Amino acid sequence: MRAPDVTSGGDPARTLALLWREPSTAARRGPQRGLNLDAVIEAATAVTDTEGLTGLTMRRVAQELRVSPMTLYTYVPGKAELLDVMLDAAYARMSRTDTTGQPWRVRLTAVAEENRALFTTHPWTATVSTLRPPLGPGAIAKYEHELTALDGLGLDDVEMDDCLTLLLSFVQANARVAADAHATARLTTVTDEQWWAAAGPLLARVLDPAAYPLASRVGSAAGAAHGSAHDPAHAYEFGLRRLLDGLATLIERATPAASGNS
Amino acid sequence: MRAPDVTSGGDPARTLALLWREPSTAARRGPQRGLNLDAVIEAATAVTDTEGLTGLTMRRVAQELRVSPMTLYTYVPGKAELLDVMLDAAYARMSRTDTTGQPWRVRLTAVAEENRALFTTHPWTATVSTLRPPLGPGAIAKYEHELTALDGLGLDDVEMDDCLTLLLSFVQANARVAADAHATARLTTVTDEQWWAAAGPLLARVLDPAAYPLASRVGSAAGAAHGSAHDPAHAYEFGLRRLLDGLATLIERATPAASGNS
DNA sequence: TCTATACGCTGTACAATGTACAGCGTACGA
DNA sequence: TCGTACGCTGTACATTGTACAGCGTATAGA
Repeated sequence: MRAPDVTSGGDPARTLALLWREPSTAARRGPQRGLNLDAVIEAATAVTDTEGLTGLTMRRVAQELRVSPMTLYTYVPGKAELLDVMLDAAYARMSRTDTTGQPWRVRLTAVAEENRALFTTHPWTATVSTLRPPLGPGAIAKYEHELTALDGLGLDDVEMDDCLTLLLSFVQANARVAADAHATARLTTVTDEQWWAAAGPLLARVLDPAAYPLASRVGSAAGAAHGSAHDPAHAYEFGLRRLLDGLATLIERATPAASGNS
Repeated sequence: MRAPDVTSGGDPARTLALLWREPSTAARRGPQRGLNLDAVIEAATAVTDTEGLTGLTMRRVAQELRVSPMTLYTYVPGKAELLDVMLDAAYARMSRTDTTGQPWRVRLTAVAEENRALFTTHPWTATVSTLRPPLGPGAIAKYEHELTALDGLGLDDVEMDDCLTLLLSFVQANARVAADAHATARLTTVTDEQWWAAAGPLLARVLDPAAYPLASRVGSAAGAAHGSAHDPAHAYEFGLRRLLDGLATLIERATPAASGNS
């Protein structure tokens, strides 16, 4: 199969059974199982945390569990489904701050921070597609928790989903850049700073500042402000502030009373 | 090399020479070249447009050009560099609307639309990392053009870059979802609607609405509103409006006079 | 004009990946 | 007690990027 960075092209029923740990119907015959799904998830997650998504191979996980590669297929239908359950497990383990009664900005900031923490702990979660999210207990609990931060603000159901989608999409896009930086550094041994340090002078030789005045001025100003050309931490602070300002006009129209609404 | 979806781990000098079409220094000896870089770029882009990033293989491009796979390496150092020049060429071909004198919201909306058009024409451009952008003529011209939309609004250089980064990051994140949907459909033959149609009832069986009241209510409301669980077009409209609202508080603080500043 | 050399192009080869398949042995239901 | 379902494994294959060496060509220098 190609490009299994996305939920199974396989049977949704099989995947859901896996996610919700539905016990197999028939009585077990044959040898005892030497492992269980959670052990596989744990090993795979450990590998991917330290070696990145490209380091996640069936052979590598099997080696970690001191088992032959094909053994994994008794616990999981394939690599795509393994990623599904890994992701749901990561969601399940996220910390969920209770911000009831606090102003909505505080509540949404907490949601953003919780996801940011996820992407920091497990950088690979930022780079997998969430087009077809793993519909397991972890993802559902996460969704429920995050929706409560948007509850009681006078938004209708669709708007609640819209706001949450926008917020999470921002945090993920931001984290993806950081994750890419990590992955690239691991694969090429040339760090981002080194790359820009090498490319900068070369670019200056071919780039005519008269032809591209704004690009050269703003580009070098931005490059000087943060160390590199892109500073994810700065972009996060800036973006989150703008985004909350943007949501404010929607939320405070829905609840004219309060910028400090609970 | 693994994961070459990102700019060359190779020599930045070589890549820049390629991007700016620097002529080789020495006099050419030996047979005439049967192709040129632009022909390779064109063929590779055509393949990737129709078959996705996973369809972009050196063998496939070579076949398109009626040439043996290894021949490509006379025109390009490797696949990563090929992607670089493909991306820069796509940037170079983007349409750039002149919106001088128009209100800033119109100008920024035009920038967003131009990028959206790029991601529609070449979906793969939405899924490659822009951590280390191809520093070629296309990318520079694009950057210069987009900065002019933010010029004269009273923002300092770093703020201009911040705003542009945020806007482009939003449009790309949105397009990436659509691109993923396309790619997934091509690889699995089960469309998004079919997948949700299969997963929905199965999920209803394991999901307790009492335990997750908001998730089930809002989830089904959102699912009903758009056809699927995620509607990129709707998310784009919603997100862009919020984002511009968010930038407004920054821009109109910088230029207190005008919400219709030129 | 002759010739050596740089260069375009190609076939072969290798390592890495996911996983299909068949065989071997085990422990439980009958 | 015995047959069978199932856990586990080794082998094998298709697909990828690309290193390497060989072959032939057209030009620079004689």
